[in-house]
Amino acid sequence: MDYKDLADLIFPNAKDISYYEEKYPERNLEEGAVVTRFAPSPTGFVHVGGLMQCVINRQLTKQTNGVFLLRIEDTDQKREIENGVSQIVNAIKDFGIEFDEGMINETEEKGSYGPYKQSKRADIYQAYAKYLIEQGRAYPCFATPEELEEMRKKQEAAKIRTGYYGVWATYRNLSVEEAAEKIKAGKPYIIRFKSMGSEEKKIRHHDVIKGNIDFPENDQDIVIIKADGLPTYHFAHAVDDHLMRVTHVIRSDEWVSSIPLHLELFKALGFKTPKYCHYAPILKEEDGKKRKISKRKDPEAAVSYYHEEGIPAKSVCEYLMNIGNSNFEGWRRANPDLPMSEFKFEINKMSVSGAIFDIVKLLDVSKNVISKYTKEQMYNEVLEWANRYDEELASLLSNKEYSLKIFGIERGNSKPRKDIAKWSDVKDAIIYMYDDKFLSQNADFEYAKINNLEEIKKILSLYMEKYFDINDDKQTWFDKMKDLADKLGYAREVKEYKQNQEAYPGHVGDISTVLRVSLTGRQNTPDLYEIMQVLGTESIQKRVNRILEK
RNA sequence: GGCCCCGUGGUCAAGCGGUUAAGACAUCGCCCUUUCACGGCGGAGACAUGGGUUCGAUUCCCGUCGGGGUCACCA
Repeated sequence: MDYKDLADLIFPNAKDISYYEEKYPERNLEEGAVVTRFAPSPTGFVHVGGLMQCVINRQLTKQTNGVFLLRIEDTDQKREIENGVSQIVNAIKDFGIEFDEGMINETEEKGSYGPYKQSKRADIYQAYAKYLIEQGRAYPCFATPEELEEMRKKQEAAKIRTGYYGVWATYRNLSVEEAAEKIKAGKPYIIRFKSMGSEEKKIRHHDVIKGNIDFPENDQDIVIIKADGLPTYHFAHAVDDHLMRVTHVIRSDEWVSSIPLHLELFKALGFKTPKYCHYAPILKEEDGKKRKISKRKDPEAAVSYYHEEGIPAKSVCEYLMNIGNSNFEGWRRANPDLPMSEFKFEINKMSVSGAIFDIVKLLDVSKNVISKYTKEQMYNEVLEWANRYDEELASLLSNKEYSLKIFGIERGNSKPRKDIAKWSDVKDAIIYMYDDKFLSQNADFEYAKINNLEEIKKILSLYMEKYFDINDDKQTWFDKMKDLADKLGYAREVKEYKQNQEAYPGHVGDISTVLRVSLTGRQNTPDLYEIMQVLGTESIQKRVNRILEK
């Protein structure tokens, strides 16, 4: 009896690996094309780090005419939730990212390198496991969890490395006959890789992002096929990324310590190793310490958070691109109007140390992104968001024509406003422009310097009587404000007032503040002339009359 | 604890043997024909630390300290 017989005994129905090698041939892509993948568990949850990976992968594969695929790693049933795949696909789609290949929902997929769900690939893994057994590079292990636990305790007591390796790998030296006998007797087992590495020997690996890294060779006989017949991550990674002809494995750096193992697996399987790109995860600062941004503790870890807050997808993508490649920011300043897809992403420029997630910076990026929107884009996106998350805002926006006028205030010029960072800011920023909201609330406004009601009334009534005309152009309107100030004994210029404060009770700015507060209820607003143009005569009169009638 | 990685202002970061050590966000001040926002100008603020190597180290080497990752039939 030899390895071949043992392999046949364990996997009698597995196909020869040449079948799969032919079924999934090298891709016919142009030189330099990157094939990469996003490979989440079907938990339905997408982490910002995962989104960043998608943003980067999408950019990279687009600019090299490569392939970006979605593979679902569902070899651990505990991680699975209902509709998990669809939720992931949709969450990523919310950010404008779609996959070239892979799962599109729980059951359907596209592309010819599938199945793209690992639980549907059991036969493939078994074929390769069988191959390894035939080669004498894998073997059945009959160790019970109790035996393993006992082994670990001994190792800890002896203060030596834990794990299944060397002399501790009791079942690796079982003869083929002994192993066959146990199998026939029905003893439960799993399949382990037989490592030929040595802890004494060093290997050097070149990571695209991290550069050269030295480690000891792998010598662990890790499990490759679990009791449920499904592969472990390590084995699935090797088989899938090879068969899907992935060129770049871009993943979080929590995997770097597995590199020696993966390298040995690829070698034993006769696979060409992909380029490894290990990026640092997004961090969070807490009590002066850094830690990975956490699904449990940090709401901003979930991609859905940004969607709910109404931070535009484009803003989030630009921010993540910025974390991914710090030279993106410089490029963006130099090319403010180019689409992000024009930016040449370079993997090797990714940071080796983790960045603390900076929501303030993200919001700043977002303000810039939003400031470039046209009023129509603005309206459409805000409405879409409001329909989902803010009923009151949605009802305000039902008057499209009027809403567009509001969104047009100080927009589209060379110095657009940058006061909106997210859609959840919008309602507060525009609500006073709607008469039914504004007039139904009390008018106990907080005025500034001029806060005497009689004086306020005097200013307003004179203004409405002698100066107000909705058809005035901005300069005329402005001059009239000065005339009004003059007439009431205030300085027509601020400078004039500052030079001679005793001579005046205030200046034109104080007068216009009275009008501003009366019309909007606020001391700080966008350009008052534009606001009045949008409001129109009737609304202005109503608003002023409320104050005059007090 | 073993192994691996990282350590430039509050944050993100250029620089990689000789620089007045960029830039962005945040912060502070001034200016910007009336607020706010924008914009402009300016300020404060950093090479973790100790040894080497070198004519010269933020840049190279070693130690220390600090931070992170990983050591599952989870991914």
